[in-house]
Amino acid sequence: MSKATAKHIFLYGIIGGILIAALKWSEYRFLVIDHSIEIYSGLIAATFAAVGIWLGLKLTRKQERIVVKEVPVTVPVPMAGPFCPDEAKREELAITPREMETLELIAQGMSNREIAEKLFVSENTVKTHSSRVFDKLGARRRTQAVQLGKAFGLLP
Amino acid sequence: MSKATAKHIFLYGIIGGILIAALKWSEYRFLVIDHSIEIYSGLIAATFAAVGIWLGLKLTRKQERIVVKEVPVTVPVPMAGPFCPDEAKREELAITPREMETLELIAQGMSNREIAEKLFVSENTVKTHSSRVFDKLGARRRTQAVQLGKAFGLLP
DNA sequence: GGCAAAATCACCCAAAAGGGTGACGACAAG
DNA sequence: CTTGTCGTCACCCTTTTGGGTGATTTTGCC
Repeated sequence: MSKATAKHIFLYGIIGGILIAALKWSEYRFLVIDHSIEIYSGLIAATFAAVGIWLGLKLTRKQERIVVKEVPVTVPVPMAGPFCPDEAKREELAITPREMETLELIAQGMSNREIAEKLFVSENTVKTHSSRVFDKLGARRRTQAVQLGKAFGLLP
Repeated sequence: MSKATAKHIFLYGIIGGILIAALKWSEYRFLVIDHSIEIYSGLIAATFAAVGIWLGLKLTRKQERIVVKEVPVTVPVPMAGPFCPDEAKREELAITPREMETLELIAQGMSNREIAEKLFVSENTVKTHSSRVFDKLGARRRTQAVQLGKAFGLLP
């Protein structure tokens, strides 16, 4: 699409020209049938709207081809410590240690069954813990819980 | 344009509304001015072409115009970058841009439905993308995909 | 002009996850 | 002793997710 942009614009111009020519030609016919101006206008409008939308989509769709990024050795990461188990935030959200444990395992991509095996409890218990921690975090999905956990500083 | 998806219905609705409004307006104007029909046609054509292009831009504004950004920050702690240093690992894993986009939204805790609305595609498409990216990452769950994505340096 | 990759969408089915309710025992604090 | 919290577990139900298959259209490339 990158190199075809000019071609498409050219094509667009050609089509426009042809349409204009066709309009001039059909003008004579419509001068006789004078009450068809609405249909006429509608045709033009519809055609050009369609073409315009198509062109707009084409022009803006694939703009992610040239992704030449040059990232030097930068990035001020305020990550001082190795990890940050924010105990303050945890208690502020009234998240119990067991729920926190569950959340961490969720963040590691484990299923409820795997977490249950690892914590040596039943799957229903894991579901209870996760439900509670979702409620306290305001999350509706486990991926969202992980995202919010990181945002709250509960997860590394 | 054969399938009647939400996108097409929406597009047709917008086009139809604008078309009818413009027709009413321009018809009135045409009766007053009584100029040549070419100007009239050209106006409509240009207007609708512009509207179409604007619509296309609005609907698919995902311009990833990443220019060479030189950030001479001299900060210690040469940890990872602020964003995702993809491209290298992404192509190595054969993850397409669209799949990458889906993965990022998954990492933000969105459901398939929300992702579908945000990317303006159907939910089935999102499921296809996510399935493919899970397969390429070796993940079986979305939380695991997020974790692996971070481990591979695809996600911040 | 044809090919391959990418993107899109549909349908089905099974598994996982999520929401709600209720319950029981342990344990610490009042 | 009562109360509250925590951890544990079960059941039911709905929604979400994952897996598989097939199809079409768009796009980039040769």
